[in-house]
Amino acid sequence: MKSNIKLVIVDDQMLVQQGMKKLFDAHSHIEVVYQASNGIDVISWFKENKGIQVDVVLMDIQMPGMDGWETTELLTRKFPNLKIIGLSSYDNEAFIDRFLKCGGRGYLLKVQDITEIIDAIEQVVELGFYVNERVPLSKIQGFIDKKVIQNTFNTTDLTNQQIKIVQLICQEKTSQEIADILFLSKKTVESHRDKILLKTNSKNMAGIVLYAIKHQLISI
Amino acid sequence: MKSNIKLVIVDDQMLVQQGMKKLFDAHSHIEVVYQASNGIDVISWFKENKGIQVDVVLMDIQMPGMDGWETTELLTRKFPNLKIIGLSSYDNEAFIDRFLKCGGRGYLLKVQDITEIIDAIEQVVELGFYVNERVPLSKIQGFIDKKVIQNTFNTTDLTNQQIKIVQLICQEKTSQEIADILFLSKKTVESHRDKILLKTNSKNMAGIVLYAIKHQLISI
DNA sequence: AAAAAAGTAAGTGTAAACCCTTATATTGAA
DNA sequence: TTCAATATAAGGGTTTACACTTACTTTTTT
Repeated sequence: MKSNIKLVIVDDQMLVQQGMKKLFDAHSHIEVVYQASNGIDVISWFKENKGIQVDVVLMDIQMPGMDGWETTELLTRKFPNLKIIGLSSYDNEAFIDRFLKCGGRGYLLKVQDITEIIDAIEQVVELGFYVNERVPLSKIQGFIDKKVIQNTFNTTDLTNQQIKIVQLICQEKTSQEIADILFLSKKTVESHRDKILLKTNSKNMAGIVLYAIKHQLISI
Repeated sequence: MKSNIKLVIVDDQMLVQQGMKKLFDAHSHIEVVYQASNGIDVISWFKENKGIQVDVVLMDIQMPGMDGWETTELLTRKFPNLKIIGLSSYDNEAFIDRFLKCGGRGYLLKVQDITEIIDAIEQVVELGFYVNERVPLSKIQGFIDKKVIQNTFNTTDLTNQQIKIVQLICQEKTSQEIADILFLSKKTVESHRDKILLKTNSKNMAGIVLYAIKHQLISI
């Protein structure tokens, strides 16, 4: 087992960020070399500290501004060997898949014990990824094989136009209003709605709104 | 300032719970006497340890099972002098009001720095409540004056019937389907929908779904 | 105890949402 | 580069949702 693991922590919640730092202080083989509250700060830190060795990044996923997905995608593009573990409150398959697509090597929940997090860090250093019930080996392997990192911003199977329409539906706009905003005919908006219902497996706009929240097309 | 503050921590996210414990270890005037992951455990701990002095409880609000609101309501009923501070990721006025209604003495966000949390704990011990931008003195005073704790489960201004209908709308049920489920006429369900739209300030069911999420009438 | 307010129930009418089909443009894969 | 798949665009027809109104009942306030 690697004796001195260099770790970077990213979490917008200071409580979590500072608490984690303290927790790792009790584990001498893991050294927190940097901690940040947002994606922008980590990206610039990595730019300014290219020489510094970093083994693992613990990346919060839900953050305002540049979120954990986007940050992970940018970082893995620049540093393909960087092992980034996602940290989230949500046990949501769409979130996990999206994170792995962005180049993540594992996914942890905040409900999990610190010992599991330590395990994940050690495993990701040794094997390159962290496998558990939520993230089976097959899934990781699938993403590694495909050499993904492409189209990651398209978090859903919806087109950009459809995503815009979903967001406007969530703002309680009618098809006519959406048509006026996007310079389309009301009928075109309605045919997009049809496709959206089909793709999101919804029966009506209630389902669309819930889908938008689960896939973070809107924030609450 | 009180020299030795006895603190209880409640948070389902082990990372936060254990991290906070470590953070408080560095502040000798605050002693963590108990920590729990859920409402049930705290309630039983208080029952079994009636003699033990507890000054402040830091209570996570979003927890599975018995949440922070319910737990706070039950605890303040049994121990009216207990100072419970709410801890949440969400800066949501409906959440704050509901928490104060349940007997909470302050509301903190997880993004806030540990120093602010320490301040809150000290202030709540000295003054009995914690005031900040989100929770102005007037609001706290309002709840203290009214000697609230009543009807707290009615988190919104919706009636039970209307809440049921909202939940069914979120399950993509039509008015006819809701009528069949609740043994009402379709027309009655529709008149409830009207009232719901009015009360929730919504234009259509998209607004109702978002309201339901923000007021935790459904979980995502 | 009376008055006011709000819940429950239900009707009519209109507008919007949803369902299905067709046509063209664009993109992606063989 | 041609074929296939999908996005975009838009139509008709049906169902559902929403707006407004009335009536009776229950709850709350004075």
